[in-house]
Amino acid sequence: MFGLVDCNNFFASCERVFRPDLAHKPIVVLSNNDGCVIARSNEAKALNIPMGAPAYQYKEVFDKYNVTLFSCNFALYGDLSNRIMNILRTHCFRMEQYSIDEAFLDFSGCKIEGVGLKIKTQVLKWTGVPVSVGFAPTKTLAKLANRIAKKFPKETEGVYVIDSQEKLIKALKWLKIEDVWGIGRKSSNKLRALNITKAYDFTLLEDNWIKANMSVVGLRIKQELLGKSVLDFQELEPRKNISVTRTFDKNYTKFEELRERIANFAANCSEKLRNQHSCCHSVLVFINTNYHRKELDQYNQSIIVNIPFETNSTIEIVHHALVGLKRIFKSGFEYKRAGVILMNFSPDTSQQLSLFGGRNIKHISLMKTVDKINASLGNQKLRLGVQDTNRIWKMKQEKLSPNYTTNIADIITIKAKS
DNA sequence: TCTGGGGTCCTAGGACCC
DNA sequence: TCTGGGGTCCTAGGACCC
Repeated sequence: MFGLVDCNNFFASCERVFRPDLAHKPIVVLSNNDGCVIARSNEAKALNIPMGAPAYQYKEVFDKYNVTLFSCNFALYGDLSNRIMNILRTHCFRMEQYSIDEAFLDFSGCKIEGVGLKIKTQVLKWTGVPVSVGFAPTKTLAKLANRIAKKFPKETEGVYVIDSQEKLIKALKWLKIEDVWGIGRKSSNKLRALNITKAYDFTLLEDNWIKANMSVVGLRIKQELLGKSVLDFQELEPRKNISVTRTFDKNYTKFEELRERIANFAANCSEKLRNQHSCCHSVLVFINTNYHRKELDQYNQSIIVNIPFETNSTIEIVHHALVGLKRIFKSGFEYKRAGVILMNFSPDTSQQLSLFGGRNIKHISLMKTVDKINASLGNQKLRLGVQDTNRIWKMKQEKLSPNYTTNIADIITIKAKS
């Protein structure tokens, strides 16, 4: 049996942990620069505020129904996520953290009676975050069971098990095709055109058709839906790409402005890269104008710069990112978005020597020291001069909540009455 | 005025090898 | 008129996830 534990409306629930006055009230969490809606409480969903909605288009709804807005606070969500994952780990002998707010738990050969409710109760009591639990013989069905638990909290108490043929058929006939894990918009549109509207209909399709139209990915989904497990637990492996990309709060026109941002993105990437003990061989830089503003001149360009050696030095990676930026930058455009992606990784223990001069070995210890100092004195205390020493930009975060659990200054004060 | 960010996997086709 | 057969590796783009 696979278990899937998934937090309900995770970001919104995190904000509510320290704001009990907001229980049963509509909450919305916004993306960077307070741009889009990225999480909603059930009450906000009931107001038909869609996922990804631009905040400015829903201002009236927010005002009218007294929706509480939050700027995204990833320090808070990350910390609560860690706490929840630590709890989940104690309930099974193997676990795969699938995202910031959900995990697959291995219950093969175990009794699961009462386990779901126990997990749910404990996580809520210890962290304040509500979760739903699904059990089933495959990962895809565990996702489905979880969805049922979430959709019918009263009937299921937030826990649902698919453990019989009757329950399986019933669930498959209930699940809409576009809600099947692994079937996205493109495929579900195609399937709906053929009058395949439920997961059950999909399981009746011929393998040949699925293979031709949806490749082996589609075939796997069919197997999984029928109860044959083909997706196993995945080991935690280092990332194969690391990126930092941003939409800006305003347009940039000058090379120097973009240089500062790109240098910063590349530096942040490098730090993440060292964190997972990798080196990279290539860095991709892209710059975009605002595609929502069709009346403006558009220019979108990216470039991959291959570094002739492998490195995780901020100095070397920033240098090559800026070489790339210089090549693709064109003046006369208003830039709204840009980013840096590191690719082509190898472990930082191996050393491929270069025929024509390799990485600067001195940087290895230098970066170690920089990381150490930044870890103790706060992020980005030590930076390159080309980074934003003057900080020309500021992220719009008007509704940012305190870092209740990660900053000693933000711990809440409780007044007790006798 | 305003419009998110960070990932993975698969496939087809090109370029190359003997 | 007619033009082999069996491989590998790499990349761009598509589709999907949270």
